[in-house]
Amino acid sequence: MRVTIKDVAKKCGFSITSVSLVLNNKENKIPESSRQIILDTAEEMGYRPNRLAVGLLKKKTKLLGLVIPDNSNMFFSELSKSVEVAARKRGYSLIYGNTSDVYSRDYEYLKLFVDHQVDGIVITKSSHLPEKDDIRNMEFLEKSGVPFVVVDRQPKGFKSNMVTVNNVTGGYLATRYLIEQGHSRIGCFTGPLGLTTSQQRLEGYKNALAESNIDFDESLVVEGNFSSGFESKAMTRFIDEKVTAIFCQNDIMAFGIYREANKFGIKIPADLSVVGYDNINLCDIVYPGLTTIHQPIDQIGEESVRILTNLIDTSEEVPVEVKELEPKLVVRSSVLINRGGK
Amino acid sequence: MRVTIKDVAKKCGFSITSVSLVLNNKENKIPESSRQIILDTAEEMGYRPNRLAVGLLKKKTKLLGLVIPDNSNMFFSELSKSVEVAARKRGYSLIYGNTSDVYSRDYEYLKLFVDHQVDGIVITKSSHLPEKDDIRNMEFLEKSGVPFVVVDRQPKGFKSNMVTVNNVTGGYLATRYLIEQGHSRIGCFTGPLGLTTSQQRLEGYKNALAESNIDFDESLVVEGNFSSGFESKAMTRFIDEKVTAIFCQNDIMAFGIYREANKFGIKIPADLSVVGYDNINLCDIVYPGLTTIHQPIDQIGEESVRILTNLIDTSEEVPVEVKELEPKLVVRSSVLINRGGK
DNA sequence: ATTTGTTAAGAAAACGCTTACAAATATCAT
DNA sequence: ATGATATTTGTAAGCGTTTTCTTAACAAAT
Repeated sequence: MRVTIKDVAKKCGFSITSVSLVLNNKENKIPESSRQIILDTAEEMGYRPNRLAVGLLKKKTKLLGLVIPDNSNMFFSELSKSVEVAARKRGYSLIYGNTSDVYSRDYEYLKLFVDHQVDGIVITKSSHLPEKDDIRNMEFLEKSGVPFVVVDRQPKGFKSNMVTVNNVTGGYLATRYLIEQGHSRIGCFTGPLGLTTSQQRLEGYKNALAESNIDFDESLVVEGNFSSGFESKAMTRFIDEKVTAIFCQNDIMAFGIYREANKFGIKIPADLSVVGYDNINLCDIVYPGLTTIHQPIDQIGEESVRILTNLIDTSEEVPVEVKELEPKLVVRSSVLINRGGK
Repeated sequence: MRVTIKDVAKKCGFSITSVSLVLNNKENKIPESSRQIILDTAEEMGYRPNRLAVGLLKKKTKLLGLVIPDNSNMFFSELSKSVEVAARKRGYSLIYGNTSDVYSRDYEYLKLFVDHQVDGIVITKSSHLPEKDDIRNMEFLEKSGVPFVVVDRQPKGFKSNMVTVNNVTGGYLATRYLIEQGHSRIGCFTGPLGLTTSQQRLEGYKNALAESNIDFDESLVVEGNFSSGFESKAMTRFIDEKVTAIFCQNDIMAFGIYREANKFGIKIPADLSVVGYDNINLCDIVYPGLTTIHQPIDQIGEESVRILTNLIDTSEEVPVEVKELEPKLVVRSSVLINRGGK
């Protein structure tokens, strides 16, 4: 049986009240002598407060819930780490739900978190969440009254607190850089086109092309899944289409392209230039270093938690906040510089 | 204000008891007519049970705590995913603490989890946890009475429920394979030597050498950190020592070696053979595919949770269980086959 | 001796829920 | 009608805390 405050009180002969007061450092003039006795017995008995009881009473758990689609995807594992760091800084702990991109679990975790009385929720939805479910989830959260922040992937047709990185800019930056280096036949290896994330990056790609008067060619776009499995198919297409550069919508897919290129004896960057997206740790470790679009992951975590705790701490209505962070290009060695000379 | 069972009861005119009974599907012959009314009002009001209250009363939270050192290390992010999957299968959710390898946080999270009344704890300790703290943590857990399982990294001088993969075997398999392919000057790029994990893999390396009558050479061993940062230093040494193959004690460090090799124009596997450890997803994506030691991550998660839930469910004393899983060699393309001919 | 003030410590309610038990009502045989 | 039994619903205790409100004790002031 776990030792309770009652046990401590009994053992040292003080009342529950006094023990509680002392243990919580309330300035309720318990004389130092009594204080010490209480502190010592609690320590000696290995007393630990029951957070369920406290939470029940105070209606605060200091717990945040995090829903992410796939923790074995480095972008998300780094993201969850950054949320965790930001949360701990403010005295919150994380309950964490990995949906493995099975979208029905988004809802399950949301319910679980609400049931556990978390003080706030950070959610990045699953890749293939149908719009209907997306809205259902958002409405559930709204109705539950638990503050929440949507991260990275925005829900369609629903306005809520949100932290994103400007994906249009990201796609644009990547593509423009390739164009600047002399490329004009540029493949685009996208994420699931059901995600606004992918669509926006594609939009940025188109914008950059348009700006340089390069016609958009549908057949240079290949849809992937933000993971591995489609690189082979993609590479075949890109070879057929004689692209000289590929904009991959995430780093993992870029690494897949690396492998395929190697298989075909295609040299990066000499024969083929590649730009990734995310700037995960591995970009530096791989050879040649992957030029990519950096997402400020730490900032995403920090901002999400900031908005969330702000929501939690202020009783008045807070206006919906949408924080859009800016991506930036990180140049390494996977793009052939100044192709064809200036 | 959140809607409680009381609110539901009031709204539909039944007692709290009846509502509770129906909502929990107890077979307490509430007539179907009443049942439906209750179910409908609860649904309509968006009632969600307060798990704090339930936990307080039942002394079960269906929550498991997980402490891991670094979620941005793929081995651990995959591990945490596997624990999560195994937990969910049995109706448990995960609270999750990432220590970022700051070892004082191991203890903090342990306390937090106990305070939150988790039903069980899975812990992989931080890389540089001093023995003193290690034992303190273990004793704390023991005293708390919360069932726990130690994963992967074993505490020194403490016997507890544990799931590991046989690291000696792993080191042996990697090294023997290199020897079989004709290598005899084999570098060993280790993890932090303060971890038994690293020491055991090194031991396996030595065993394989001894078996083939190759003298162990201290200068072929370079200590790393299971992450990146030491590859450059390591590579310099390995080149000086004219090794033809390197056994890296994890995959991330192997990728670092890939990069360094490329910098020096050294071809893998033609000029240098590399074996990794962990078999993270990336091994397949990288080129050349990394030959490595597979750790059965899914099994680790499954076994940990199995042992844990077994501990939770059985009231009698359960004998300490140490589950040692077997690693296996996964051959890809980073080792030159049959060097020097047969 | 009574009042007032000060200090120390305890009693009790409440948080939302489950569940053992009690009560009320309906059903039926006598 | 009487009691017995089955069916349905309600009462209340208790889980471990925090916190408001009392009480108790005693010294100082009138």
